[in-house]
Amino acid sequence: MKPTRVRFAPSPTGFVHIGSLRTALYNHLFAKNRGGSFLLRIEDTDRTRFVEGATENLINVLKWAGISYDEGPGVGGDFGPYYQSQRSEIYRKYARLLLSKGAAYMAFDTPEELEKMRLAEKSARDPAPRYNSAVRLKMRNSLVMTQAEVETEIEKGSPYVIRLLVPENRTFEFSDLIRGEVKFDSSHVDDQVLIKSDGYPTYHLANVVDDHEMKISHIIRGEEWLSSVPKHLLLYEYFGWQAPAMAHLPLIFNPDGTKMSKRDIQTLGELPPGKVDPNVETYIKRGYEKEAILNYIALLGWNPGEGDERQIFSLDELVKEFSLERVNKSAAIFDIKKLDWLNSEHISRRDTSVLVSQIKPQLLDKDVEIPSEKYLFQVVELLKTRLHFLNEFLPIAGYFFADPEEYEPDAVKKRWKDDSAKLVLEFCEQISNLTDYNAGTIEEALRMVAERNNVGGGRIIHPARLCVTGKSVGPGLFEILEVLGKETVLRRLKKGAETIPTIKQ
RNA sequence: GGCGCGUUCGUCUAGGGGCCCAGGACGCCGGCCUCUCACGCCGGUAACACGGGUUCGAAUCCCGUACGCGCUACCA
Repeated sequence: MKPTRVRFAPSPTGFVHIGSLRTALYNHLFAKNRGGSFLLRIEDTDRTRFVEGATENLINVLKWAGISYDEGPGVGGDFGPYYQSQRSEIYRKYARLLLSKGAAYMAFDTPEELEKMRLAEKSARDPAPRYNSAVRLKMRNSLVMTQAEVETEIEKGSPYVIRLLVPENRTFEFSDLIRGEVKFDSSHVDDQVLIKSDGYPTYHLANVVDDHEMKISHIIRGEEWLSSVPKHLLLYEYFGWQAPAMAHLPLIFNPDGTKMSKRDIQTLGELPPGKVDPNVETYIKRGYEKEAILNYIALLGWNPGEGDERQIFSLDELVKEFSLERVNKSAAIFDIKKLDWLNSEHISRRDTSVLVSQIKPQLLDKDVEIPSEKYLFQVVELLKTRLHFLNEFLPIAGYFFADPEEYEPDAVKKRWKDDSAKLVLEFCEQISNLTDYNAGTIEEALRMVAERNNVGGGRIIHPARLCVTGKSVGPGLFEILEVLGKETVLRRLKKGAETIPTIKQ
């Protein structure tokens, strides 16, 4: 059996689309699952759409996601170069081969002439005429021109393209690994341009040549390529090569069922309702965990199968479980809610010590003073389950690092009663005498004060939380008080008992 | 328009003739826990696009219709 070799072949024309990332992921998973190789190939043959920095950006995103590749830019490999723009000579060689076999021809038609042809051929029956057997003999190409005429044009330096000669009455059948049998008739295939007038190949020639030269065993790519498979099959046939197995992935849609488009954000500035941002970097910037994103997009079109109801997967687990047979045929809608859930799920399953090391930099960055590693660990432990995004840590944990500067007005209104200051101070008194200061003894102390005053625990708990954190929500009060330490707690309780009544009115 | 692909709860999906008056997950709703919020736990809501076949029996197979999406470039 031939070794498994797959590739992710993006074109550097902008940001990294969420669908591209999934394609890359699936390729990577498939390769690693089978002990094969995953390569990255940059399809930069469209010089007009080339975007500076797009390739670097793409590589960074893959690196961020932990989707490693065995061959490609930056890592090398035996089948390079991995930039198509650096392989022009190879494509020209194969184009000449096609020419010599009569499988392709040169065409000198100008864009204006093509436009004229389309206009002339356009009819109700055929609103989108193709450059094919029906019209090619009416055009200016090496099929109708004499050898001498062709040479003259070339000498004149006239721009020309090389087109694929698509035979009439051919049926192209193939078995897609995801979709099953797919059939096309050659009458719907056009004489595809193989080499553009600028000398660069089109995707169609380049991907066939490269996939063969790079010994690709399986092509896993988006469904938008399904329609051009017949052209590729014809090329493999002309070259006498065996085509790789193919798998066409379903698309990812906006919540409103439309295609996730870069235009949604680029031209409108902000996202219209029903749309979702297709740019992976947007999610990185918002603070999504890479584990969550990978987990989510993996599940968008793939699942582990009957009886396996797991939702949470690490990259390693995905590698272990992935198979193309379990990839769906139909498009999926990108639902941010589930991504959010996965994000908090991945965070709360993470070791606290790991979280500490991830959170520390953002605190240092904001000049937050961290009393000790152990202290931070305790705080994170306490807040872990309510942390949905790592970057939410400081906003919800601020009071662990500084005395509250204000008290939530609504909470003051609701929880601060006339006797609150008195109760809080009594509670102060009680805990200041504590020799063994911990959540358990603190609670005992509080309950005692409550009982003595004939009130429920809540009458002290809420005001105390307000004094100490300034907030109405958070972890259990006794745990907070323990972590904060007696000295800090007493200071804050006294300060609160003094200040809150003044703002109450 | 042509060609291709697709269509199970709001969303992601399980299901490949009887195990399904359709299972799981997110969301939503209700409850429990409780000092609040979150977590967790328990329960609920909700779907086989439509119409014909085939069959003793169809979400599952076939045909048609509708709808959606893709392609229809010297873009990928």
